[in-house]
Amino acid sequence: MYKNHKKERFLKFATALLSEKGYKAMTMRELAQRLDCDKSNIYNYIKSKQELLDLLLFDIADKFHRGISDIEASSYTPIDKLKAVIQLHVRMTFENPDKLNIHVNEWRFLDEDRKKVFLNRRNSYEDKIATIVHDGMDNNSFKTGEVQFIKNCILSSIRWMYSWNIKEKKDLNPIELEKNMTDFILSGVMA
Amino acid sequence: MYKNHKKERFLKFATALLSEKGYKAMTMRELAQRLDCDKSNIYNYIKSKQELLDLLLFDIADKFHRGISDIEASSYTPIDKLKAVIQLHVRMTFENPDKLNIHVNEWRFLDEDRKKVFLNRRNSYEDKIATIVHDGMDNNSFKTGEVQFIKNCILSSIRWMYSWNIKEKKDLNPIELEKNMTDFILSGVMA
DNA sequence: GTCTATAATTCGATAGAC
DNA sequence: GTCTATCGAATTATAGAC
Repeated sequence: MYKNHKKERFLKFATALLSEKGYKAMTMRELAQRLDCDKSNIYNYIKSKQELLDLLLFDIADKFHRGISDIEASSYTPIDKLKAVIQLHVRMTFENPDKLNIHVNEWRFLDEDRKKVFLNRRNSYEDKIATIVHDGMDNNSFKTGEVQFIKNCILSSIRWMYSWNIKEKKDLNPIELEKNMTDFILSGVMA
Repeated sequence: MYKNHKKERFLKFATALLSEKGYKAMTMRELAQRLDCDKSNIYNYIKSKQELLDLLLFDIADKFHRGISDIEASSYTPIDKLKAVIQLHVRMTFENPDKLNIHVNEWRFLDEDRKKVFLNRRNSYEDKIATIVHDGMDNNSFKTGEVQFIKNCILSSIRWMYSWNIKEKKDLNPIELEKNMTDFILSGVMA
């Protein structure tokens, strides 16, 4: 378990640096500096910089996939399914905003083959949300409109919470954020 | 004017490539390939890669600054000011989604001094939107709530339209998009 | 696992001829 | 303005000793 502890420490620092700099600007040299070891030691934990990116990206993608699958399989109404999606994003953002930053912005640096796999999964995720929107319109709980457009509005609202510097606001707790975000998406800003 | 025509062609290709690859991954070599000239020719138009980034970023920032200043100085109600902000973003996104992608994602690669200037302007922009939200709550046209949170929700909804591949949807026109976006932000998705 | 040393590429930018 | 040629710096990754 000693090795796993070291690898977890490595992944923690790698996630933070990758989020801070972006894939291309992050260097193995700087990562080694933060780990307080030589650059060559990094290759004890990972085969290449590309493999590190791949590992982190699909780790997060898998969590989203499991989350949305559970929601899809539930007997919730469309509105409650949408609320569960919002909850999923808020909780993952609170857990680690850096991971969500990476998930949103760094996938384009994957090798061509893996990028295709990643985008297929992301499209599958978005399709499941579109289905929720569609079903909600069908049973008149959502306003009728263009499904893809509403799906994009919802995703934009929840996808970029990582950039809100949530951790710096100590008075903000995830439950309160979840409530406010749900209220915004369901009923907007107007009184 | 011949030189300006060439420089404009250069800026057009540079904007597209910078948006596609990101600052660090964009190379002067590839830009030269797309321009069908040698790498060294690029330096006829620009002093350095950093200067190119600076030029493009502050060009867009200035447009947003002028837009929000006009809205701020108007006699519109808070709701109409918010609608005008949404209109500003929709129109600029339609005009050139690549420029908005750069504006949102590439500023972190500015040199330290210029990055500070950029972030000050962006904060000033966001403060003006927060003021609109605050005034709207004051006169009971907006629901009361945490101003910064609502400001972030609004900005998330409109800031990432560049990633919706708007240009590929020929049936979508900016006026229709503006109407739908306004409806989402003002009153949400619920029936 | 840790280090030193270095190979092999790639990049931004410049010099200088035409 | 265009090109050829090239410099100097930075990068990922590996070899091999301890």
